[in-house]
Amino acid sequence: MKKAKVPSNQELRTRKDLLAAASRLMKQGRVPTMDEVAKEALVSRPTAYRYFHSIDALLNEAAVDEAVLISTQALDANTSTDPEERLLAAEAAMHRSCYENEAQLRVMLASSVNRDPSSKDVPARQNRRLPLIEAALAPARSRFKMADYQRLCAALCLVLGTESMIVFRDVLGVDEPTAREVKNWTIRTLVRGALAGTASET
Amino acid sequence: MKKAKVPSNQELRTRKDLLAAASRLMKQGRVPTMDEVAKEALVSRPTAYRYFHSIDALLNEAAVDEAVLISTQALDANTSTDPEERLLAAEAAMHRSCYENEAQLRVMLASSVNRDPSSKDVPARQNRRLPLIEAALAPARSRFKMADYQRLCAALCLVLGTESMIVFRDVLGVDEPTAREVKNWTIRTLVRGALAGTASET
DNA sequence: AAGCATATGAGACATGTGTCTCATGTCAAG
DNA sequence: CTTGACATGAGACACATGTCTCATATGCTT
Repeated sequence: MKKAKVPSNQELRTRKDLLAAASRLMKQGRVPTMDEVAKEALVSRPTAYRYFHSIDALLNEAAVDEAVLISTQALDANTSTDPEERLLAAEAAMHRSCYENEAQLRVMLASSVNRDPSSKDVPARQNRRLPLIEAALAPARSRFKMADYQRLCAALCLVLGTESMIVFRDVLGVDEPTAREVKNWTIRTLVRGALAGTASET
Repeated sequence: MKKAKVPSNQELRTRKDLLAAASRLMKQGRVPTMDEVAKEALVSRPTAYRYFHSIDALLNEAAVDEAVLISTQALDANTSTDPEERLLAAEAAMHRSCYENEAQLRVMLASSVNRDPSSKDVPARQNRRLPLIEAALAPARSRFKMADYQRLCAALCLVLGTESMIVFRDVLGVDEPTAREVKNWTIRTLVRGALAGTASET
């Protein structure tokens, strides 16, 4: 049993201030110091560390905090039931969000990637894309066989997130429109393949 | 014109010793300090910094140094001309290489991801996968239309490298066999889609 | 209003990074 | 053998991270 320790209003405010300060500083493109964030939040450095065990944890959470919203909004507005169309809408939203917050997402990715297996505070990697994908696929859910559906979701996760941006930029060095075009083609091809359900034989 | 500064034998030896020391320490799973690497290489810390502008640059290069080889070997041994079969062989080699050197590759990815746009030393991200993919596709090259071929190559780059491992592990939390299965399905589906060449219309 | 729990600040500490200076060593050519 | 170029080592520096201790101040309860 864990002691349920309810955070006081003051604590919530301080936490929020730190995240806001970090976001504000990250928007300037740089990667702020814990000192800088604390100062920006009108808080002392030890206090900042009381709320976030590491600068990475703070920046990580701030980045996520920034880039949340989007997502399912794009789907709520979309009344189609065609999985391709809905996925492309989701991809468009995700794509925008990724490229607009590239600096923050890079920080987050870097800090989550090199964690020791003996990690602790950083709250694991959270997953915005799978719910998004599932929401996009929901109206057509019954058209897929179970195994095909799960494979498709996993495969789409390779295409939809921050990592694909990294590959396009750092590995392939291609520009944004090209990246979008490749992602769209990939999404369409995978959906059609999963609907056909024929590619699972060796 | 750059002054061509030929490195002396001594310099080459020192550089090699540093990389070897870094590899040795990284093999123990931890992420070594510049001090540790220097000590392991029987060299002073300032000297280590004379060869690598940052600890990341050193670890990065050491990791790459480690995980090279593989690749096209897997294809040389494969006499098939079927693009699917050849790609699956390439994927198998790449997959093994990635998961065996996971710790080093994570370090490399982290250091290459959070570089400032104003970066310098880290020699950009090098690309092992595209040549591999092109080698796998070579015998069937003429069966693809140009645009389809390029899209396919880019899409496969999303599936084949370190980043997919990160997604499978950190985002989806799936085990290695599942990851392989998803990747194989994805590869097959994309190749068939590219051969059919029908998915590019909206 | 008084009192107590606790969130905070001030400041020091240990460690790692990256840079600098200056002295010493080593190697090769004269 | 001697000289000079150059790779190296010793040590200090400025700065960032993350953790302490201890004193203060804030906020909530009686």
